[in-house]
Amino acid sequence: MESFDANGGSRLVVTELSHIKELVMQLEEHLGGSHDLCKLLASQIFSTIERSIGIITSSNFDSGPKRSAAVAGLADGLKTTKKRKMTEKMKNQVKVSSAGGGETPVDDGHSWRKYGQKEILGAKYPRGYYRCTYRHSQGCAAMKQVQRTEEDPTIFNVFYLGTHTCVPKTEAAAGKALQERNPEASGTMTVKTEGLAVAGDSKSWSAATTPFCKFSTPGSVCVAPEHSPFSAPSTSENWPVSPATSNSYHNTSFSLFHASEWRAQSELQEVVSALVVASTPPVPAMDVTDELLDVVDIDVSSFLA
DNA sequence: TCAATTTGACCTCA
DNA sequence: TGAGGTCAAATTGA
Repeated sequence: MESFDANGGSRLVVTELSHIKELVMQLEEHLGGSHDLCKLLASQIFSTIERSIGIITSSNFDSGPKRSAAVAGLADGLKTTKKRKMTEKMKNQVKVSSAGGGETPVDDGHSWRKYGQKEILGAKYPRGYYRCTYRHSQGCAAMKQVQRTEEDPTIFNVFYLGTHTCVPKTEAAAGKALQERNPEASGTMTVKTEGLAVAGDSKSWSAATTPFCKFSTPGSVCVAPEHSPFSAPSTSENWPVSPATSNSYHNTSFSLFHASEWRAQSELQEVVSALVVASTPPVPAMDVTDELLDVVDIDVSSFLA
């Protein structure tokens, strides 16, 4: 992993996030157009996010408490077994509404296989344990834990662990086909940083500390960062969807756009929100939003308008 | 028939 | 020692 000083890392992160903004803007333009192109753009967004996370984790952002050996062990591909892999604060949490009000959270674009369920002391609902379906075939170490919230059983707390190193076959094929048809789609984007509005507009983006759910349609995704990710493994391991390496951008796609445009928008919210989580410095929660937005200026409001 | 889910037992950590 | 996490056999469904 490369090494960066904090300032250099911050600049790079800003550059990468600006890249994401460009991608999102392009995506917005194509939402009514090519479905494949939208998917490719989404894939690029994820790749950029991956790089950003890498920058963050290799910089002084990560100078806080180090990952526990347990978490590191998990992230390193489940080298150890039957060990307590994490504590609550070590997990990257999002809140997800149920798919159509059903028993499971809305699809996050990856294929999961349930391997266990446990009653949790003091919790009304059991916790489900999931691994990537491709764990064995591709050695994908991604895992997640899903638990209903007591306040609203239609909302799930989802804890993501590990990195998706898998490449779902159908999506890899689609990405490749698109790449052949539309090689420019993966070209370098011009980074434009001026005129970025702080996402303080409550109608467009909630703060990193504020849960949001813009779309109330069944199956919509709500995201609520609950822990500072820098007390957690602040790496791509936190990401629900992503390749493990950021080099194979075009073969690692994410099925953001399988449903409809509103779904794509809501999932993009999730993407960027998760990024905000991953970029949050280890400061008291009440300061997170302003400080973060001073550095990470994501204008998604235009995209969501 | 195969893959996914369920569930009780086992293991590890705090 | 109990709670949480994982395993793996049994069960279920496509």
